Amino acid sequence: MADIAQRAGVSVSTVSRALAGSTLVAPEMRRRIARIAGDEGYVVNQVARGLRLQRSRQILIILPTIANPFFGEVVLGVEEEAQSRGYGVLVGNTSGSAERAEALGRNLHTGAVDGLILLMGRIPDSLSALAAKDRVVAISERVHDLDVPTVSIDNAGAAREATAHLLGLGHRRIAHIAGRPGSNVAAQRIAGYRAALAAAGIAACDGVVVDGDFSVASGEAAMARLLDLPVRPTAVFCAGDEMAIGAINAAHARGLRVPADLSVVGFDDIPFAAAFNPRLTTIHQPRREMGRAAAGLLIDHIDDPQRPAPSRQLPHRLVIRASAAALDHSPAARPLVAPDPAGGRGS
Amino acid sequence: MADIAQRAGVSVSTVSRALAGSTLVAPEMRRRIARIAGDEGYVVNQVARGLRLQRSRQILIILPTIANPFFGEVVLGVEEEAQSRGYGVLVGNTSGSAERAEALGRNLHTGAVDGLILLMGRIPDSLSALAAKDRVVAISERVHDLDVPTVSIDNAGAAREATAHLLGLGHRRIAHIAGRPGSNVAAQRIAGYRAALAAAGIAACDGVVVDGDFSVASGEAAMARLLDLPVRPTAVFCAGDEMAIGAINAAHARGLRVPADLSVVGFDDIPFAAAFNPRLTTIHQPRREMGRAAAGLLIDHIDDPQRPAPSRQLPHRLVIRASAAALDHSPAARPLVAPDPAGGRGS
DNA sequence: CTGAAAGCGCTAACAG
DNA sequence: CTGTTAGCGCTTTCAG
Repeated sequence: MADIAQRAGVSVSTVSRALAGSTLVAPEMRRRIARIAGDEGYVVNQVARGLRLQRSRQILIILPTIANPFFGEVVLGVEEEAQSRGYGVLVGNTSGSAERAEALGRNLHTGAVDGLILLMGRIPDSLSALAAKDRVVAISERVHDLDVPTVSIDNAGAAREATAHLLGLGHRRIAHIAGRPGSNVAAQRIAGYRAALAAAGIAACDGVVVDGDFSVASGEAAMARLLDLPVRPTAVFCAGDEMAIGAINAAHARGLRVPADLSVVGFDDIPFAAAFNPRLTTIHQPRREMGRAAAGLLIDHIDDPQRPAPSRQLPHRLVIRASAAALDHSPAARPLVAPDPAGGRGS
Repeated sequence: MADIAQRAGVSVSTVSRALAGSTLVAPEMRRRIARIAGDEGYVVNQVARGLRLQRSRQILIILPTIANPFFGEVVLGVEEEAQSRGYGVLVGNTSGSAERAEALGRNLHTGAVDGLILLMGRIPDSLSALAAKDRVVAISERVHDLDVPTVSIDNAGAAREATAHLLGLGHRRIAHIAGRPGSNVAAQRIAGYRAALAAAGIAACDGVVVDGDFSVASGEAAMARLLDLPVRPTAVFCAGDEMAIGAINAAHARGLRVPADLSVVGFDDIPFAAAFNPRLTTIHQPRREMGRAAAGLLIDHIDDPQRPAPSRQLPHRLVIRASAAALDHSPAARPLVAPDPAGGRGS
């Protein structure tokens, strides 16, 4: 900057002001400085700037793994909002490591970023310890026993709706493949599922909820166990689309057709839900809006610390596609033995 | 830091040294300082540190969109390697905006990050302009007319192999759904496809390659056009798994079965490829290793600028699953009219 | 082994 | 409208 100040024949303050777009510098001078800076390929050093200003105009999204298709769209939403308010967005991946989460969280204190968006239930200890939690907002998963503003949907309500849909289709024996034990959203979805069953006068039958961990493989394994039950469910509500896909694959592996022999409803409406075969009936979460809302809350609060960041609940939507159908009561419709998948025993 | 120096009754220099693990400070003193810092919840300010040191030990991955399933695993690979070498990883999303790409790239000059990994063919102008490109490495897509070290697979070779697989299955009328025009990898895959056809003595028939843009929707649209051809292809090689999925859905929409009526081979082996129905035959890219290799190259070069970062080509692999099968020559096998989709005709 | 002092690149009073 | 100056929080010679 000193260099370009010299070339322009002014002081660094003037250059600094000019480059920051201050009105306190003569328009013509400003243009001249901009031109010289451009020619020299000069760009202002944001870390020095950040050190001086004690703010970076960047926000950091911390998530367990970037490979989860649920997150992509929410990141995009965060970016949309952030960008429109002059903030940049970075994302950090913990890969489940608490240590890495700590390291990422530290970026807040360190001044490298002005705020944090958490897409996971556990907050880095360093954050809660330092009570810097007023520059943190969570999406989807409420932060474990800490009062962090959260943007989410009504998970229990959505689960109730999904289950009610199956009930409305005539199903009575409805299983649930739950999310990772310990996850808040998993618990809420189980609660909604149970509530719907109870409302329909169906006794809570513990055997029919089995835990998964939101992955395709866990859905497959869970479904396999469900299909081994003495009396098989005719429908299953899964706490995530990936598990629903796993469940469908497990059913296919036994020669069952979906939805003819088994109805399945997912949760999230990930990008592949509509492309999968059969197309998944699922609960749509407004991911992009969730990201936008969280960024909005966070930035409001950063720009004006007086302003509290309230939690927000956004509307979800049941998307009816092809993986759940009315229960067929005809005898042929419920083979006790799998129809021939690849040369097995006929029915 | 001054605060904790005072509490420890030493100077800031000593605290700085102690916290950095310098051996020049008495072990006991070091412990004491560490304890006090811990109690106070003090963490060193990385931006000040970065300003002083002129390095951040962070690398930035720039990609068009985080929502692309191809990228997840490569990011994980980058992180594995980076972490083991004491670097942190951040990812920035351009959403196709050149402006945002510029802003992200600027983090390099600005000192916010020590290196860049590009997962896109276009390099921010600010980077090429400032010739800082020796702290940049690309993955998969070679950077447009610039000499940036690149980690990739042999795209043409892989495409040749995929096409040869179809040829080996007896297919002769093989179409290609290509990637986004302008993309290097798309061009290489087209070349490989043509080479395989030529090697089999099949005349290059321009009509059978149609452009997509790597998305499910584009694959669907492309396949629809292909199915409208007077003489329909019996197989299609798609330059990406998402397009393959779209192609399969388009076929299903017309009542065609995959692979019985149409064989399809994809490219990339994204996570859903194995879960899709039918399971996708595709080219596997070693994404995690690609990420690791790129990070290794980059960090080698950052840690020792003398060391050049050579491009590397990693091995791919044809994964044979269920979406491509041997061409059936019996007359019934190639219906001119779609079979009944809902009820299927036995065979 | 420890301290004093300079300075990384920038911005913001404060004075012109 | 522009310049001088102090200082953001840290590290690192250079002297003890």
